[in-house]
Amino acid sequence: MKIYNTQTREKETFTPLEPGHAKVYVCGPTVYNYFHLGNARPFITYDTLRRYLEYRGLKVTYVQNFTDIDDKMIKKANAEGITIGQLADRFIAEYYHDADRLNIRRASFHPRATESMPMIIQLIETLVAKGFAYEAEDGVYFDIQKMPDYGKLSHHNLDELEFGASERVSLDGNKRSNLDFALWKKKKEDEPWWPSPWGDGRPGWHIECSAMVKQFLGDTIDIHGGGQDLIFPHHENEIAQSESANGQKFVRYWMHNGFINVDHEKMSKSTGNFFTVRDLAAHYDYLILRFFMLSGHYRMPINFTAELLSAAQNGWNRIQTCIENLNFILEQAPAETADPAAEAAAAELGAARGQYKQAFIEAMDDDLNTADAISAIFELVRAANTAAACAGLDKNSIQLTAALLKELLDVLGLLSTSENVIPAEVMKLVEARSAAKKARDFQQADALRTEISNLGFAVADTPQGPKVSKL
RNA sequence: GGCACCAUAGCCAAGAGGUAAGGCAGAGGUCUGCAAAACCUUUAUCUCCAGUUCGAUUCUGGAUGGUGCCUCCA
Repeated sequence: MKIYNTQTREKETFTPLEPGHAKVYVCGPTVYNYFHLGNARPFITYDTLRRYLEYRGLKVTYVQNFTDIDDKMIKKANAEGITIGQLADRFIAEYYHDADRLNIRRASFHPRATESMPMIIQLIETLVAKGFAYEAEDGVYFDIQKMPDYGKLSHHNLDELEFGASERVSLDGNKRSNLDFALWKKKKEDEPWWPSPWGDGRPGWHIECSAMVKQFLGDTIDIHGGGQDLIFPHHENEIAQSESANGQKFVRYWMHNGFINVDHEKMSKSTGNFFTVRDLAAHYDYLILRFFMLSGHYRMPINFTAELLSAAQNGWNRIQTCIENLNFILEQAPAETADPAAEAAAAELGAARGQYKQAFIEAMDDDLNTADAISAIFELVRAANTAAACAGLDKNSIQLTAALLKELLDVLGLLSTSENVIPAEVMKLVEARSAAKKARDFQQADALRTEISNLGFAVADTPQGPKVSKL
C-alpha cells in the first residue's frame, strides 16, 4: 500500500517498522462539546485506514486520545460550574454515542491526557535535563533554537517562522523566542493543577500527545494522522519534543486530511459555521454522513451543503437497495442454474466479482483512494442488478455477491447493521393487497399500499412476489 | 511576507503521457394494472498562455481564480 507522507510530500510504500504490526496514533477531540462534521473527518478517515490495514492482514494498534485539559476545557467547565473531569466524562460519552453510530471502531486505547501526567512530567524533565527546555517565570518552554531542523514537517525554516510570528504576535516576556512553546504552564487562578518539579500547574497541549504516543506506542510509530491544520505547530512541536527527548525518529508516515468547508470556507468552531454530527443525524442516517465523507479523497477539501448530502443519500440508497434485492431473490433462487441464460449471467457476475474486488483493493492501496473504491462498489452493484434480473440465477452466485458487497462495505465502515424487520401487522396488509391484486381490484390494492406506507413501509411488486422495505 | 493545496460535464468526484471511471440530477426507452426498483441509450476536446514531446487534460514554467497554514482549530 502507498501512503502520502506529508513530510516527504510523496506517496511512499507503507511497511511497518515491526513486520505485520502497524502502530497508529490519531489526534482525538477536545472533549468540551459535541464534535462537528469537520472533527469527524479524521476519525472516519483513519478508522477507514485502520480497517483497511487489518483487511490486508496487519495487526493494528490504534490510539486516539481525548484532550481533556486545555484552555477551552477550563473555560467551559468554569462557565458551567463543573470540574473538567465532569465535563470530559460527559462529552466522552457523547463522542462514543456519535462515533459508534458512524461505525468508528473503538481504538485499541483512548487515553485521556490527564491520565498520562507522570509520562508528561517525565518527558519534560528529560527535555530540561538535555537542555532542550528551560524554566521561565510562568512555565517551562521548549527552546526552538536547540532544534536546528525544526520545521521539517511543515517545510518552514526558522527565519521564515520568526518573521511570520513577529508579524502577528508580540514577544511574550517569558519566552526567549516567539516560537518557543509551553511544555508546562504554572498555576493560575481558577485553573486545575497538578504537582510538578516546576511547581503546580498544567501541561501544554503539544506535550500531551508526545506523552501518550510514548506511553501507548513507544518512541517510534508508523503512522500519525490528523487534520491539516495540525501540521503546524502541533505536529511540528510533537516532533521537536519526542525526537529531542527520545533521540529516535518519531513518526515514519505523517498523514493529514483536508477540511470540510461550508460555502468554501473551513468549518470550524471559532467561525461558528459548523454542523455537529448530532444535529445532522436528525436528518440523515449516520452512515450517509460517513458515505458522503468517503466519496472524496481524504486529502481534498469537501464542500458541505444539504444538496450534496441528499445526493449522497440517493447514491447510498442504490447500494442498500441492491443488497436488499439480493437477499430478497435469494429465498426463491434455485440451487443450480438450469438454463443457459442464467449460466451466462452467473459467469459474468463471477467475473465482475473478481474484477471489482481487485479494483477496490488497487484503489485503497493507492493512498486510501476511497472515492475510487466506492466506484468499484457501484460497478459491482450494477453487475449484481443486471444478473439479478435473470430469474434463474443460482443461490450461490447471489450469496457470493452479497457477501462480497458486504465485505467491501465493511472495510469502509459502511456496513449497515440494522435489520429490516417487518411487523406482522404490515405483513397482513401486504397479503391482503396481494389478494386484492389477484382479484384485479386495483383500487383496493392501491388503498392498502397507501396504508402500508403510512406505517412506514414500501411494498414493491417483483417477479418473485411483493417485496417490503422500510421507508 | 513565507509555506502548501486546488481548478475535470448542470452538480459531486476519480484518473493515466496516447483523445476522459463512478455517483447525483436531466432526457428517451424497456419492464409494470399503476408504481417502486432495475436495466439500456444519452450529456466534457479536463481555467488560460507558453514550453518539453510524435502526442498533454495528465510533465515544466507563467497567468488568473479559489482555499488552507504561519494564532486556538480536525
